[in-house]
Amino acid sequence: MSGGGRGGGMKVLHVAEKPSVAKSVATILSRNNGGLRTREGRSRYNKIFEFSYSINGRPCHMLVTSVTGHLMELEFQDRYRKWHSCDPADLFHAPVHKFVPEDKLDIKRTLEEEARWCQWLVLWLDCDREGENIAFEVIEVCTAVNPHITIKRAHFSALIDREIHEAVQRLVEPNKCFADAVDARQEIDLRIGASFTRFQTMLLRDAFVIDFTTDDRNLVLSYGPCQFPTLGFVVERYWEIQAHEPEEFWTINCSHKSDEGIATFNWMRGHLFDYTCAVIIYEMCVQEPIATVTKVRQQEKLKYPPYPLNTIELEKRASRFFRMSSEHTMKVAEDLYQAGFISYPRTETDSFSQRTDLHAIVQEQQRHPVWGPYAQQLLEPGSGLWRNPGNGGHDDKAHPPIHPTKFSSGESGWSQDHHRLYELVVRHFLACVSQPAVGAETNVEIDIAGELFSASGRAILAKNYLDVYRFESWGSSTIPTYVSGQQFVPTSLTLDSGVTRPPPLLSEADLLSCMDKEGIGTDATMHDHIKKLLDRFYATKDSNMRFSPTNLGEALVMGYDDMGYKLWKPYLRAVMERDMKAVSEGTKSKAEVLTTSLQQMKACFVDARLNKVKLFEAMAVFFERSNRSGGDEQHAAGEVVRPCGLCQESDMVLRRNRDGNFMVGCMGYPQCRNAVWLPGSLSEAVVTTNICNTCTPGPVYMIQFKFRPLEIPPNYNANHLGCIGGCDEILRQLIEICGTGSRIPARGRGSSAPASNVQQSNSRHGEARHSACIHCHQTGHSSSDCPSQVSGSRSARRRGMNPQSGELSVPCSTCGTPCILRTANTANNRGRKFYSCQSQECNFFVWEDNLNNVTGGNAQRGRTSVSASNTSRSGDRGRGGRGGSRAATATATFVSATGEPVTGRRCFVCGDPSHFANVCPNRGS
DNA sequence: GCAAGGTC
Repeated sequence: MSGGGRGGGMKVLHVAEKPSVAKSVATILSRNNGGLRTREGRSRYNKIFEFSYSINGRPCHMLVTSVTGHLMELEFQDRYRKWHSCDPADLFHAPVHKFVPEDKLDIKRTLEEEARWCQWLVLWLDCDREGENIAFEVIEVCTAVNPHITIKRAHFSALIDREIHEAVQRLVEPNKCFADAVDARQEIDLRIGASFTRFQTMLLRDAFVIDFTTDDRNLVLSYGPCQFPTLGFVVERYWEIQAHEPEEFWTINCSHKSDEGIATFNWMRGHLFDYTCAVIIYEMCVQEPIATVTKVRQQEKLKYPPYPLNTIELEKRASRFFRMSSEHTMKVAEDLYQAGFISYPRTETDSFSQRTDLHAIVQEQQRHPVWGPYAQQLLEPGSGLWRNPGNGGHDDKAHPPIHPTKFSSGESGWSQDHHRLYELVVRHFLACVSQPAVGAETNVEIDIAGELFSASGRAILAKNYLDVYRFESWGSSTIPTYVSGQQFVPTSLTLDSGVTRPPPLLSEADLLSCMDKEGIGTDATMHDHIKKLLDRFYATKDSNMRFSPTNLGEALVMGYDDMGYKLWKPYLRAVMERDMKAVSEGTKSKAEVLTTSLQQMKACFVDARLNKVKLFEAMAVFFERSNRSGGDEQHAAGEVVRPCGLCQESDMVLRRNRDGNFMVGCMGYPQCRNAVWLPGSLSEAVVTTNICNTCTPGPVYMIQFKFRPLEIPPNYNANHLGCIGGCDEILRQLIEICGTGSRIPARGRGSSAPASNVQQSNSRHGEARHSACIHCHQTGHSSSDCPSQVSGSRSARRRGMNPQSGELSVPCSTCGTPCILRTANTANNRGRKFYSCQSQECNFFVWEDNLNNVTGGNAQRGRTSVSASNTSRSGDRGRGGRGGSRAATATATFVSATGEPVTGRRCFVCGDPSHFANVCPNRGS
């Protein structure tokens, strides 16, 4: 028995979600009620606190302990645990059960031991759906040993005295609806995750040469309702970049130098894509280059400090300021939290409760050698530096924003990242309670020949919070003084060119924002999903902390996209979230949601499997087929031809492979790889009821073959009743003459055409005969061919980036990598083909029509001036020597109105710094 | 060997 020295009264067992909450609750409740005793439970992390207390006037002996998050896990029954134990589609209805995993058994035993002698069980789990679900796990364990225990739920929104005392006097019933919502979520996640993961892993892993080093582990191509949409964000941005078509634009810049300094005036039209227009306007300005100041405006601008820090912001800022991964940030934050230096790091809350003693937190930091003086200044009423923190609008009702809880000037065991993160938390907190920075901005507008230009300068009047928040800056710049009506001659007036740039790859902070916006994962799990992309070789992170998909990640997304499925989009999760909400509000039952949602997902799964050729094709764009043959095709049932003589366990069936070639393979694949490949010239093959009377083991059913007459020698009959058992000499000869379809030619990325899929479509239609289209519920076609479905993004992506069919390829003149032909989809150039370099590092770009001939073709487009564009980085690798080299319509007048050479800019057509693109001799028209 | 969610 545990305990000892117990006081009298009713015995009440309190269980919190984590040890820290148990400690806080016990400390608060015991404060004025005599001694708080602590003793060990069976788990070393989860202590038991004991003290006396009165609940509604009734004296109680209180025991407060904790779990560590979920106590139980959901798993398939043993019979379904092994990957080859069942068809993955069975996982949508295979029995599942909840159990306490090995590492939680200690906690379970503590609960059992303590619950046995208590009359009440009070649940202090976090007040959210997961917390309610954990509450029911605790109830299950406790009532198993003490069926008569009275169950109560404490509702609290913060770990502060008043809340906790009130909660314990106003106990309520636990909410089964909340718990049910989580049960449904868990079951759906498990079933979808396991089925799709097994399916795509078994289908693709052995079928292609995927050469990622996996330190002895088998490569797993996992699917999950959070990880896949996360991958989707990465791939989508990558495609956006790939499909970006650089467009040349023109802008007029003006500068003015006086005794007081330089002002740079920007054209208020921004930039124009129409070269002719830009030139005309520019000529006007040059001919009458007198600037008149039309407006001088001065105003005060404030730059506000950030909101109080929550988990996502902590991760984003640590990534931006220190290039720390979100996963590492959370690990370091957890260390700091465990050691008591910062508050709980997993919180959505970004506003402080009115009751938080913010001054006390600042006070502690006054001792710090670096930011201590700032903290002191903050507390001086005369400084006027203090400001009550802003409210970010989020509150998880369980935890305050992340803030320092203990002073430290650095501990000996801290790594550099521990120092940095603690400093970030402290400085962020100090910034939150500081006045905004104040700046004086001057805006000057001028008029040159009717065109408006503007320049601005800023002087920082008070840095305020920026003094302590060294991670942010606010630039100041001075410009000469101008007065309205003043006239001057610009020092320079230039017509400059530029090209539109694609958006950058997603940074970790961007990715977190996407996930946050679309509800993918929780603040406590987002970093896990990001890490999973890297662990699964779906994405990589470059030295700038930006994410690109790997070939594997891109192929998987592309495969599902080509099926017309949004499995890689956040919608699925959004639908689930809506269902969960309905369950938690009691408007839908758990069973109802599970039934419909699993039914839909299973239909989707079955359809995806019928369309697996899309996944194969997408993979084939990037990977070579392995000679380990084609994956998980054992589920494509066919007609039985004979018992397998090799494994002597399964039948051999007639099938067509993904390229439409016939083969007879063992049902026991992949354990048994016995196969007979049939001639490539076959157009039809049907198993008959005729049995061969020579071949063994039998029965060996004969096959009615129909060959394509033009593909076999004239002395052979196109129709042939044959046997695959080895007795058929004609079949043997035709196999020798025509070959078989057992090898699919290897394809590098975009180097040759995808195999014709006409025959696969036929076979797919055949399979689809038995299953209704998921979209329109009609038979006769599969969802990917459903006429009711038009996938916008899919077709956009196709227009943008599908590898071409292999007839043309140009080497990149910058880096030599073969360029892929794409089709532009921007307003000015829709349908126009261009080549661009595949390499991320290289920005090579050229229009296809400029490669061959410059004449005509583009006249229908508004913009006719640009032939080959090339970004400034490509330097001298333009299309020199090719094309019309038509003389520019004007000369160097256009470079600078004052005749001054302009440095640091070069022609983006040929890279020559001596002229701009508008006068480039290499430009076409 | 599969998910995502708690938390140590």
